[in-house]
Amino acid sequence: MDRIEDCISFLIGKAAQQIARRARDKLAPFGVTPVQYAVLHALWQQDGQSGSELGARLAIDSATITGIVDRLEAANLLARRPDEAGDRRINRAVLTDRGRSLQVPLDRTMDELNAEVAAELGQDDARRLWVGLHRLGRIGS
Amino acid sequence: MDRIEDCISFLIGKAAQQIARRARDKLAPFGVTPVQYAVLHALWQQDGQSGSELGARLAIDSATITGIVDRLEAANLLARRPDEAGDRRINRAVLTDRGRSLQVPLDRTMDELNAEVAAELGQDDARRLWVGLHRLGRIGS
DNA sequence: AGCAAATATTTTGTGTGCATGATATTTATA
DNA sequence: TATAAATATCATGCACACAAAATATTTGCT
Repeated sequence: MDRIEDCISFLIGKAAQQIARRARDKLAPFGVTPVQYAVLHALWQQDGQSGSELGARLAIDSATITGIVDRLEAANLLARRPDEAGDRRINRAVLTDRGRSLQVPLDRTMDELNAEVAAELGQDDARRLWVGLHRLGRIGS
Repeated sequence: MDRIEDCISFLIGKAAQQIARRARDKLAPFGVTPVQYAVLHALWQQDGQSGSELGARLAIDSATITGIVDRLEAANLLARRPDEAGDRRINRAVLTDRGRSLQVPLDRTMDELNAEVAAELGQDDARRLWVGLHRLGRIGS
């Protein structure tokens, strides 16, 4: 390993940091972080998911989900509700009106980021990068 | 944004997590994390760098460098030394024998990871991905 | 029914990234 | 020379990620 920039771990980590920073900046006016957006997105598709369902869908550790849902609940974007089928191990995350109302503006914001990055890379290179990242993300799962 | 997996922020974040996990597992027997490896790598190239030099070279925040150097010092891989030119604001990170001795095995370990990932993607796709990630990493810097 | 195994959530501790700000020191300027 | 601006490091606090463990609950098996 001559140059640290050619180490895949360092390389992809720094690229992800750059993207994360841009996502954070774009989402900051809404008081939401990138990971919180992902959880909201999952709930927009199917409201009332349990912590473990969210974790499985988004590949987020259960211990991490606890904190993210804590903060979304504190921000009044969702509420924890008991499972209606009566499984008392489960907390179901249910969107508030405020949480639902963010769907259109937040999705639009993140679509913008995607479009900006794709434009900067060029559509062909962007498509190839998307495919490569999908393959990397699946490896080992 | 239909599928969260197509959101660049989520996509590259998860891909980076997968790679980071593999790097952590490979480095764990040496008691070193991926970012700690990056700092050691910078010191193998030029020993005695200050915190701000390391931060600038590796794009790591100065507040973050403090903690990383703390832990490398606690692990006896480097020591903080005063600047010989007499600038008392500066701590210089100087490798210990143990820190120097890890260069060959750690570099080999991370070369292995690079080779594994490149083999999984195929050499052509891997090269394109490297280029794309370099471009993403530079945007905004 | 009764007990072991599986499941869901939370807690705790460590490592990292980043914003903000405190402190000490050096450099540049009036 | 006195003072402001820049620089280097560190402290603090928040947000994750993840390992390990604790707790509560449910399910499966005998």
